[in-house]
Amino acid sequence: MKYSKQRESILKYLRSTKCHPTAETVYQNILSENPNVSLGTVYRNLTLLTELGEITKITDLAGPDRFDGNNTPHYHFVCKKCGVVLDLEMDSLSHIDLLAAHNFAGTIEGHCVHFYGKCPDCTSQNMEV
Amino acid sequence: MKYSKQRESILKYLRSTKCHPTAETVYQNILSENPNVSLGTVYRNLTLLTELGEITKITDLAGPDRFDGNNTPHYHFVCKKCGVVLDLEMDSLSHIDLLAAHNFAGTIEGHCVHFYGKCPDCTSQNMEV
DNA sequence: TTTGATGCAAATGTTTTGCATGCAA
DNA sequence: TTGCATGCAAAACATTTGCATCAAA
Repeated sequence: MKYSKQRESILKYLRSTKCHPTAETVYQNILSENPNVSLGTVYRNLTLLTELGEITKITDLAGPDRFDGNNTPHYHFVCKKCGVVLDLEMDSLSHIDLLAAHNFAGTIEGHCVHFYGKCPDCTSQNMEV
Repeated sequence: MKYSKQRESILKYLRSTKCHPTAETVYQNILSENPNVSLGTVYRNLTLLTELGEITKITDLAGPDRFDGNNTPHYHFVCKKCGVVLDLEMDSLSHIDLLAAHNFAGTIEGHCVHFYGKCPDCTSQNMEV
């Protein structure tokens, strides 16, 4: 694979943030380092980096896909009030695959899970007087 | 809410099938009863029926949204080989909300889960000689 | 020099929406 | 008759792709 400045900027940005940006947000954030970069190139590199396992594409949330530079396995939380996406610190839920397989004649290979509710900030705001 | 023939056809079709159709598939299937129906009307009524709780919109799978006329809570399985979406017979996974809440300062209200792998048909095909 | 990566713009696929008309109440 | 629902078409939105050019190897 040939080196590209654009791909490096995209990966650097994703490694530097925990905010699970969309392709558009990635584009906006590498624009200062790459004034002529195009959104198509961002999409192409996000797809490529996902295939290489360098990043993760989050496809199961509402709205546009998001990208995660933290490629260690973890689950996500979406705030129903402000929309923020956060990483959850919790063990693997691999046991639920066995529960799914119990009455199922096919083969369960894995699961896709996210949680929703109110994020820490929105939860504490609700408690204010 | 005012009665409409189109909405009745859409609901009748969704109640009659277990195949989790897309809006386009719903449209194709009510076309014989409603020769002049438009795709926009199908979308409007699918959204309305979802808001009323009559049907469920499945938004977390790849590709276009799907609709489920079975509105009792259940989980879904997606075949990675043939793409079929099936209902799973398994108990609620509500305990995983507690696991997620354990190290989280916000409020977990629920989860969104689907499973993937090989469906019964594709699994048995793999075993053939 | 060669070939993969890019910028640009057009195309694609899905869903929503504006508006004039039609039909249920 | 009133106003919600419709059909139609255009718009909106996210993403992919064709193609000429550029730059890494």
